[in-house]
Formats: sequence, structure tokens, C-alpha cells
Amino acid sequence: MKKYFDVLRKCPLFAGIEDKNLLSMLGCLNAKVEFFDKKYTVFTEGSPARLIGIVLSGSAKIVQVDYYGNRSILGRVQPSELFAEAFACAEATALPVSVIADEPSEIMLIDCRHILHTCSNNCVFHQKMIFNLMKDLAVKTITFHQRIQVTSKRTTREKLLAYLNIQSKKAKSNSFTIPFDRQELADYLEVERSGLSAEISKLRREGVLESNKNKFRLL
Amino acid sequence: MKKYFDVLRKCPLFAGIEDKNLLSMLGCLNAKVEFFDKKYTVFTEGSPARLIGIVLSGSAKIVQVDYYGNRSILGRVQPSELFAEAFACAEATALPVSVIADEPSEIMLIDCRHILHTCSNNCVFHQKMIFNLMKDLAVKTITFHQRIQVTSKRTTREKLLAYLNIQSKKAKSNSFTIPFDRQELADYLEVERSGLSAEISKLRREGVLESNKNKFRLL
DNA sequence: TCCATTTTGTTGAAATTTCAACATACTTTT
DNA sequence: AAAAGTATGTTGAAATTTCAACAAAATGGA
Repeated sequence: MKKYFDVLRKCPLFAGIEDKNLLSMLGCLNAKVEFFDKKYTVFTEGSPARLIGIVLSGSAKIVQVDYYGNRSILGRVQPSELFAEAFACAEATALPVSVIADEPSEIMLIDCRHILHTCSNNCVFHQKMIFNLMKDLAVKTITFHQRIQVTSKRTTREKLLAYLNIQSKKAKSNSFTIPFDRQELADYLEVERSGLSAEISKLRREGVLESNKNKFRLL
Repeated sequence: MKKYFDVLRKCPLFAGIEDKNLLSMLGCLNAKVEFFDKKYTVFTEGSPARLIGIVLSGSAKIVQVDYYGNRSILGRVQPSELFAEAFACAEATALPVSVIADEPSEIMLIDCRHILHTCSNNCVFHQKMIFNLMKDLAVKTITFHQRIQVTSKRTTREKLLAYLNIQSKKAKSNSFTIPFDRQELADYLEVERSGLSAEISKLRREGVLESNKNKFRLL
């Protein structure tokens, strides 16, 4: 497990926990590591929501697919980030999303019951983890707020610009790379890919932005 | 404060906390109660995100307004429910939403620093509250997932039906009352009010549902 | 009760999005 | 290096939404 320490130290779940305690905690949590190849399914929609995932290497997409096959991308997780923690913490019976590896990825899996229900009154590490989970969930909630701020715009153009502005702010620069290809960005913004492509071209012609693949610069 | 105990016992923040401890906790948290008349602003977008709100009586809307005046309704809070807790817990600098009383309402306000930063290692009640906050935030995250499931549909009809189906499931009945008027429902679904009205009429003509004001029955 | 105000429903025109189809560019595999 | 597959851009027609304006219904005060 030691080879994952660099990643785990950055993981919100283990914030403020010292290396010397980490190894025994992982044992206590019964943490497992699994490998998933590109496009393989980490979690399937409808399965029990008992495991919390941590990306150790690679990345994955959180997706929802409705009965018509329309895909909505809830987000993407990178190394050291948690996923499915909300469903586990809320003790949901079934996952409403699927998680798909974007590239060959190592994923740490922890049964949430080891975090929520064991020695939560005595062990200072468990208390710390619950505090960390609370922080993490608060941040996720804010991320959803931001997303709704973007998708509640009524036109493709407005959604795109709202999204690019947030990305630009996040990168603290007017040029930045987004973590989506065209289809994925369309799924995230909840618009048509072709309409999105058209709008990007239009904004480029109007001199509002420059772009090359998933690199953008706002002018 | 004792007159609020019936409501507070149902509040997720105080789950599992006995009456005999509640009064002293409220003192320790420095909880204040304020009254807001209908349409009055409880929290203003942009103000510091330090207070957590609990509805004691009445109700309030969580709203976001963009630079074009388009309003998006993030949700509505009822007695015993928390609001703004995500921003407080994430220690956000500024609120990205406003909270507006829907009717004459009593609101309890608690400075989040009294929950997050005081005696969090020693006092068992603080630990319990943090656990409760984590649960609450997990449930809120799931609520947002549901909302995205609804608003990610591409047509007014699909959004409406997805929303009504969720409400029907929640009520465990095919007839139910929704907490929004037409304009509010339109803002929640992110569609035009006039188009929404038209769609409801159409569904009624097609025999898919019956409705009267904000009462619906799915057939 | 009556008046003023707010909410809801309706409609047609304008704007926008979706859909389908295809061309081009880029990647990956063999 | 060629072939196959994938991603992106473009277009026009069809479908849908938005917008604006108004009528009808419901609500809240005076």
C-alpha cells in the first residue's frame, strides 16, 4: 500500500492524518485496490451503494443514462478524488449512477460501513474521517450548485460561456484545458454535440475565444 | 426555545440528541431565532457563508438569479430542514444563492464555527452533530443528482414527466401535491412557464394525467 | 362584495435546438 | 503505411422552445 501514499495524502478522506497512522487505518478499513482497464465499469447503476471509491491512478467518469439512451455526465474523478461517497454515506440502497474508467486505472475501494459504523465514538481517526467526509460532501454540493448555474442557462451559447468562465476562473488564467472531449462536454452541458461544435466555431469567428481541441483561451 | 423542540427533534442536525441535552446545546451553539415576513430575504447572494439556517415555521426558497434576471430555483425548505449548510461547512467565502421566505417564517440561525471548530475532539454532541451534518449533506447531494436527472432531459414534456414520476414515488401514490406554483415549477425544471402550461394541458388532453393547480394524478 | 393584483392558460411568430447525414481530421491498430 | 475506427465540424430541415401579448381564472384586500 505504501506506493499509494503520495496519492492518499492528497485524498480528502485522509486529510490531517499522518503517514504513520495511515497504514493501520487502511487495514482497519479493509481497503482493497482493484485495476480497471479503459472503458471498464467500476460501479454499475442499480448495484448496492456500499463502496466508496478513491482514484489512485487513471481517471473515471460518473454517468447516468436514461431509458432513451441519453447520457448525462455528472462529473469526472482524478487521482486522490473520492466517488460514490454520497450514496454510501446516505446509506442509499442502490447506486443511481455508473462509474466508468476513462483510462487504465487503479481504484481503492472501502466499504462505507467500516467508516460509519465502527468505533465511531472512540477512535479519533474515525471521527476525523467523518469530519473529512462532511467537508468533502459540502464541496461536492457546491460543485453541483455550480453545475446547475451552468445548465440552467437556456441556450447552448450561454451554457458554454458560463462553463468556460468557471474553468477559466479555476485555472486562474484565460487559457486552460478542459477535461472533456466534445461529446462529453455536450453531455455535461446537456446540449447537442453538433450544436455545441457549431457554437464553438461561431464564437471563434466572432473573436470571443480561441480553441484547439480541448484547449481554450478566452479573449 | 422549548416551544421549538417539536420541530428541532425532526431536524437532521439534532438527530439522536435527547431533549435534556438540546437546550444547553442551543446555548453552546449560540443559536438565534429570527422572524421573516413573506418575500423577505433571509440570506443574500454574495454575503459571507457563515450561518446555517433551520426553518422552525413557514418555508423558504433557495434561488439563484443570473445577470439576465433568469431565476433558477434550487429548492424549497420546510420546517425542520436545514439550509446553506453546504456553504458553511465547506467554509465558502460567499453565498452563491439567496434565500427568500415564502410565507411568514421563523428561522433559527447558527454560526457554523460553533459546530465545526469548538471542542470537536472532546464533546460527544459536537461529534454527533458532525456525523449528522455528513448524513444531511449526503442526502442533499443525492437530491441534486435527482434534479440533474430531471433537468438533463431535453424537452419540457420529458422534464415534467420525470419530475412528476419522482414526486409520485416520493408520495407513494399516483396523486400528490407539489410544492411549486407554475412559475416556480418552470424555474425548477428550467423551462418556460408558458410552454410548461401548454404541456400540462396537452398531457391532460391526452389522458396521461389529471391536475388541478398544484395537485396532480398520474394515470 | 367588488376591485386590484396575481396566477394560469393560450396562441402565433421568431429563435434555437435537435436530428440526420456527411465530410474531414485525427488515432489506433495491424 | 494503410486501413479502420473515432472524433469533430458543417449543414438544412424538422421539432421544440422562447417570447410577447392577451384572456381567463383565482386570490387578496379594502
